Amino acid sequence: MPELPEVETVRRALLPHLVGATVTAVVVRTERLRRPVPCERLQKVLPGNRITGLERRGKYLLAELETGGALVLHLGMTGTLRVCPAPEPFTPWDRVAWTLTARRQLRLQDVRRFSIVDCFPQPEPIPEYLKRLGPEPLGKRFTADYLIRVFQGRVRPVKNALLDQTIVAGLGNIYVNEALFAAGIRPERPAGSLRRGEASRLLRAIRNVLRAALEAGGSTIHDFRLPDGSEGSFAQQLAVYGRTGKACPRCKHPIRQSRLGGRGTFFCPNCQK
DNA sequence: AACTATACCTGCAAGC
DNA sequence: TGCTTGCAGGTATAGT
Repeated sequence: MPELPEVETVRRALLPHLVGATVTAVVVRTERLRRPVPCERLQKVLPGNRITGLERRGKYLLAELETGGALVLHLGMTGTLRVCPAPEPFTPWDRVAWTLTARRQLRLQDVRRFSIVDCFPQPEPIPEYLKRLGPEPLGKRFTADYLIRVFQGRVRPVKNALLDQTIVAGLGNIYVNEALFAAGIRPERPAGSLRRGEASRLLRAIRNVLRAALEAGGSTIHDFRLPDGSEGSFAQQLAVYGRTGKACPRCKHPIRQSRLGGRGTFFCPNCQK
């Protein structure tokens, strides 16, 4: 579900609830998530620990701890986070809960169980899966030069390359489709075939799409919810994603759908070369 | 080494 | 109406 704009929206919404709060208890209701929840470590590290910051890296949220480590959360496809009164009854999809001071509880709800909950006690070492993430698409390390360099000699479709979190961290299927449309590039183009002008158009397109989505609070297609239960409104601005057969907003050609990297791929056959 | 397909899990919509 | 099928924003992995 949540790509960078959704995760960042969640981060901003949770910030005032989490930062400064102390975790008093951890309730693991489902151990089997995307990876097994490290219950022992959570119980050892979290109770009594104060949350000093809430950061995002790619699609991961990091609740930084007073002791130097962090609680790591990833929402998978259908995960949502919210803060509620601690005594509120659980639903069957509430997987993990963190009781906080002031009788509040942070809850991870996830129908499909693709979420990740992890925690590390010290600033070092940073877990391998975080270390290998590529640059932030809105950060200054993400440049046209960088794109050209990592695409160099690559034959795989540019769409697949952009979904690869070690190349750039935070893009998912929605925003990759949208960015390629905005840049006028066909998703199946070999990554290495992009010329310099195309790479810098792509770079700008990625940034613009992400910024617009952030402004709208992300896209709610099926499940995504902000921590207060509300929806992101960027779905209304989608040009190609999920719009098979509908008119391209730029040229009115019908949007076409294909499959790339096992995922639905949407493009305008006229605007994207 | 680079890359793709598959598996993981559940709910829902579309098609019959 | 009810059943079956395919698809869904995620990534790790097994396999080519």
